Amino acid sequence: MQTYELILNTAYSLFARNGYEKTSLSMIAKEVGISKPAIYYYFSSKEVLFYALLQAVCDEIRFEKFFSITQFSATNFADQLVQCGLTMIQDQRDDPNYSLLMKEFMIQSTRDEKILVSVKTVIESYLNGFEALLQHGVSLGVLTGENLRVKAEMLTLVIDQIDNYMSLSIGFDYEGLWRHCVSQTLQGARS
Amino acid sequence: MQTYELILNTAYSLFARNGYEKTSLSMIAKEVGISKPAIYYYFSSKEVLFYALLQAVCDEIRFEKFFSITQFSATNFADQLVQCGLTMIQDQRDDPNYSLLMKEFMIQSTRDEKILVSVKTVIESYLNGFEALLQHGVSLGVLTGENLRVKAEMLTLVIDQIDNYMSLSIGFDYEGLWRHCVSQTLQGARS
DNA sequence: GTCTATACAAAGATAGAC
DNA sequence: GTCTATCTTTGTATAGAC
Repeated sequence: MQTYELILNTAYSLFARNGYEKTSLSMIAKEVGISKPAIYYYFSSKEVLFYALLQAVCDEIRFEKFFSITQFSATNFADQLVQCGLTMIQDQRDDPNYSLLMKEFMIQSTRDEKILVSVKTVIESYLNGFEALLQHGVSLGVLTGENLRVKAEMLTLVIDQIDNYMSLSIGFDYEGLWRHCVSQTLQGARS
Repeated sequence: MQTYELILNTAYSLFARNGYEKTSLSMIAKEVGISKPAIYYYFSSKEVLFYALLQAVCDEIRFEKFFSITQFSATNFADQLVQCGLTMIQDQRDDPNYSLLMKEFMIQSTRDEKILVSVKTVIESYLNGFEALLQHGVSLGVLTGENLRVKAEMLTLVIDQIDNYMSLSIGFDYEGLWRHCVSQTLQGARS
């Protein structure tokens, strides 16, 4: 593997585990097996390294990665929505660094406009994705067109928070929560 | 005001705005108007100061502070639930440092067992509080007894995440979200 | 209870050799 | 592309005077 990617991968897990501030370039350099100044050859500062990581992660978790609108039909809509969500939850469970790093981005975004923009973009991709998906559901006749925006906001908020709570090992019934949320969203449909 | 409280109050807003690591004791001392070593007279370390703050904040946001079960009757149940939630949301909007600091605790809790316990205790106070409240609602006949636990988890998760998103200025319709969430929770009740 | 002065460690970053 | 050596800053924390 190239040094560049090695640095990124190492930074990925170190930032996730220790947080941005508590991860020093020395630590990263040591784990990669190079010297500290070598990092500066690839990244002009610690901040720039962090941004690069942010972009890579945001790219990996876009809405379309988990929810593919073309797979949703009138007969499988609810199941498909549940299933895609569960896959997403499972993915995050498999790589806890994901959620930890995302949390780290969230907290840094309150102090860094550039990070905030990236985080917001991800959240909006979910909001708009869910809204489009529900709109598709309306045209399929699996739900009414009421409160679509709020419903999309709810799905976004819930799937995101499930992720957060999981990484804190809060003992909620995550699968049950998601199923419940989906069924409530689609409820009161059908004639 | 006593120096002790002055330090706590100053630390409160500085930790909230800059985060734990980026807030130095020098900054706190300067803002309070004392010297750095003076802080050590009251708090044996920066960590201890942070713990003290954590306890104070957790105490201020317990479930009972916002939701008083005795005020819920058969006729006002839904309205009351909506109203208490909105009050909570408004409270957090009035003091953004609240949410920011809570976020800070959340992130630190992934690396510090002591903090994790406090954070979990707060979340559980909401989970158990909502469950008891819904149980009360069942005996009042305003909702069925199905899925009480999941419903309580949902209310907890949603009100918490509303708070998070608000502090990031994500443009969701927070009042609408909470109303929708409450109405879905109580839906399918009544005969 | 609060100060000045200081010890000590570690961080981010740069200069310049190889 | 990677190194050694070093600069500069800042942090937490302590000793001891007042």
